[in-house]
Amino acid sequence: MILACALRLFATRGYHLTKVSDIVRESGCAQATFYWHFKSKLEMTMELFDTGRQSMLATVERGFRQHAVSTDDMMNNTRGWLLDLLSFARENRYFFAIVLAKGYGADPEIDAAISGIRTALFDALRRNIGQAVSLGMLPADGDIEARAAFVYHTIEGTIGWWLFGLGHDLDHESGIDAQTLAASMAKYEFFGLRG
Amino acid sequence: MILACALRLFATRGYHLTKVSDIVRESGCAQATFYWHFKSKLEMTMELFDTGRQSMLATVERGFRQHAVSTDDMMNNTRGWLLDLLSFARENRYFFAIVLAKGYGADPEIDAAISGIRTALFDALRRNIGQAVSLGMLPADGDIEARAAFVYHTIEGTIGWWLFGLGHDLDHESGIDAQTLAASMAKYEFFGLRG
Amino acid sequence: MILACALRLFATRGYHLTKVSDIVRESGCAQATFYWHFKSKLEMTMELFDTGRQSMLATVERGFRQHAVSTDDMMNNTRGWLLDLLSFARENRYFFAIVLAKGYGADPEIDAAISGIRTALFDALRRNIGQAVSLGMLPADGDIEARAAFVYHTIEGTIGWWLFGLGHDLDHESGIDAQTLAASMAKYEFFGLRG
Amino acid sequence: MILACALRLFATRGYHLTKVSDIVRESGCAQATFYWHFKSKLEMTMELFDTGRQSMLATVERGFRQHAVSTDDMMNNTRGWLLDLLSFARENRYFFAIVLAKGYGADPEIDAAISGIRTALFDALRRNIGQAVSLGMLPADGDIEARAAFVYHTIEGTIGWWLFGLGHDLDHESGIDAQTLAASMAKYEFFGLRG
DNA sequence: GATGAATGAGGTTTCATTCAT
DNA sequence: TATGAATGAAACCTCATTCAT
Repeated sequence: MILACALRLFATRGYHLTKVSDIVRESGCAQATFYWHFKSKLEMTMELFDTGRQSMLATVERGFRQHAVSTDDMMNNTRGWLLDLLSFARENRYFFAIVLAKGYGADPEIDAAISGIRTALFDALRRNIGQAVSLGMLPADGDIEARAAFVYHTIEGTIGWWLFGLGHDLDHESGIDAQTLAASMAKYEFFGLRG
Repeated sequence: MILACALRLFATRGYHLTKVSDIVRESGCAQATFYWHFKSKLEMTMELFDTGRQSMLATVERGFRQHAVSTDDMMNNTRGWLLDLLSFARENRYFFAIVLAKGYGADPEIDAAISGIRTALFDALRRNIGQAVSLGMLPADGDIEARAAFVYHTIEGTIGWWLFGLGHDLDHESGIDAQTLAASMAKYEFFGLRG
Repeated sequence: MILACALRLFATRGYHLTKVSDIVRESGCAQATFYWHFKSKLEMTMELFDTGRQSMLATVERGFRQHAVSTDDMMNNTRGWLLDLLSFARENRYFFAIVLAKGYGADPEIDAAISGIRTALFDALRRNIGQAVSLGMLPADGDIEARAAFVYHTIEGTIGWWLFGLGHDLDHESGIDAQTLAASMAKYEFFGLRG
Repeated sequence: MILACALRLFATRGYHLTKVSDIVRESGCAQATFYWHFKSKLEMTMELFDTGRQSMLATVERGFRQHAVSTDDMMNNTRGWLLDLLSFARENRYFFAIVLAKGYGADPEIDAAISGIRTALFDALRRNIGQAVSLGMLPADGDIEARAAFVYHTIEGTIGWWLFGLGHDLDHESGIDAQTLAASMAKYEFFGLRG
């Protein structure tokens, strides 16, 4: 309950502009109750991120189980994976609003936690691309790292854009449905990588 | 002088963790002097962003002057434009560290200013893509808006990754030189868009 | 159990730095249990002091029963009395650590309780000296009150010094045994008073 | 100004019961002003103690300059020295109220500072006694350390008693004048030590 | 232009105590 | 008896901002 309120407020106003007093006012409990449940504002935030991180990674890992043997297979897999991610993102707007903002301005420990989440996502992706390369479906030339970065940021940025628009607006509503976007993105990446 | 210190500190610690007292301590002037020069912390920040925004847009506009008549022309143009942007970014690390973080956690007015900067960049890009489409060099099918978003976020995210790595680390040093990255990115985008 | 933990913690850290939560953590019971046993932190403390006071006074009174008819008798009596007190003090380190600190910084009621304990000790002493004076063993000239104070503070301070050293250190270990100290102190006082 | 108020309040209520808000209310300044002058409540307290310690030690050292060649010389010297100390104590009631309470219940750093002050006084005394012993005016038998402790605590305790009575009452007024008390105390100690 | 000193408003956290079970 | 959970009041401290010079 407290965690849910905090997540929403963090997403809406940011970490520093969300006071503990705001969180408890919304939660309907006393300020001391907050400190009975959590050691500090920081620790509560870490707990929040841990939960989000775990459920996000569970989703991402689930999406990687398929094997691809043809170009179509591969694009389908990617599309499915992206769709899962988009769906998860849509159901966890607030969490993504925070993660995608890269944590600018919060405490070092919080920034580190956010970086950790993004890095975990990046690693999953890189594994996926590496697999495709080793299957001979993508050319091995060029800087693998850089191309993984292209793909990763396309995805990350596009999810943020889909959810919040360019202005990082929590109430933004996108005109594109998840399926279309996933397919389009999969295609963009695939051809972008293949050259 | 004050502005330069502020920019560096904002980039390093974020807006809220940079106190006016920190800024003046680094600048070597008294706190009251700060308030003689600027009406408030917020106004100073806005001034900072205005300056950065203008010089960034100047760079971006300069890069768009060429006309393209062939695929190679187009990729060359894009590559040149990206190279200009990468160079500018490298020389304005601090400014980019702030803008790319999307302003999460600062005051609404600051977030809005950052959004404005990013939107201006996005618009320039969209004009560029539209031009290519109308020249028949890119297919007109699919959601133009979404594909502009793909490209934009590839660029934005990759610049951030190039400058600061995934962890948004101010001291990060990339292993890739600007030229290679620009060429690689241009190719990725072109083929990604063309399908 | 709770009382024993509290006594130790009070002696170690002082009243204000010993939180109820500390006491119950050491006691192994819940905080609400504390408040089932005692009405408040203050009342528990008073109970603690009452117990200590009573057993200390019992010891002191016991030591005064003898009659003295010669100088040697008197010094022997005093020595025996001091030895009892030193032994009691050694077995009640924590209690003495609190009482000898004079309660600086605790609540008024606590300070008053501590003063009461010290005053009781002082009164016992003054009676003793008065008896010696009326037996003609000590000169009656000079300020009786002041000389009782000399003796009292010699004893009180020396016990504290013996138990805790100058630095009021709970873990201090003295190099002098109780017997030697009692004899030495008795002599010092007797000759000091006799002039 | 702030320091003077703090000293008085510390002496009256103790460290923990003296809130920063109390200090500034009495000083007539804002709470933030307090924190402009001092880094924290603790640091302010340390500054307070440092000042007091220095001026006390100056007084004590000044009193030790004389040489003694006879019993009367010695007692006169001691009397003079004690008179200086008593006068200083009377003019620094609040400081002594704190030091003599031995700091029970304040923070470890504060307790340490208080111990340091008392130790400095003790050392001065021990030097004095050592001098008398080496001049043959006092017997060398017995535990020098213990006898220094007797003397020290007679003095310390008696000063406290003179200033505040047994109950450590700030408003206590003694019936004895400093001269009489110094003479009496000097005699008590001298004969006590000589045996 | 510049500054040492001051401040109001408000932040996070603590703690003795109580409530419901 | 005992306790997990809750809380009001208040503590220390911070910080953007202003004032007087």
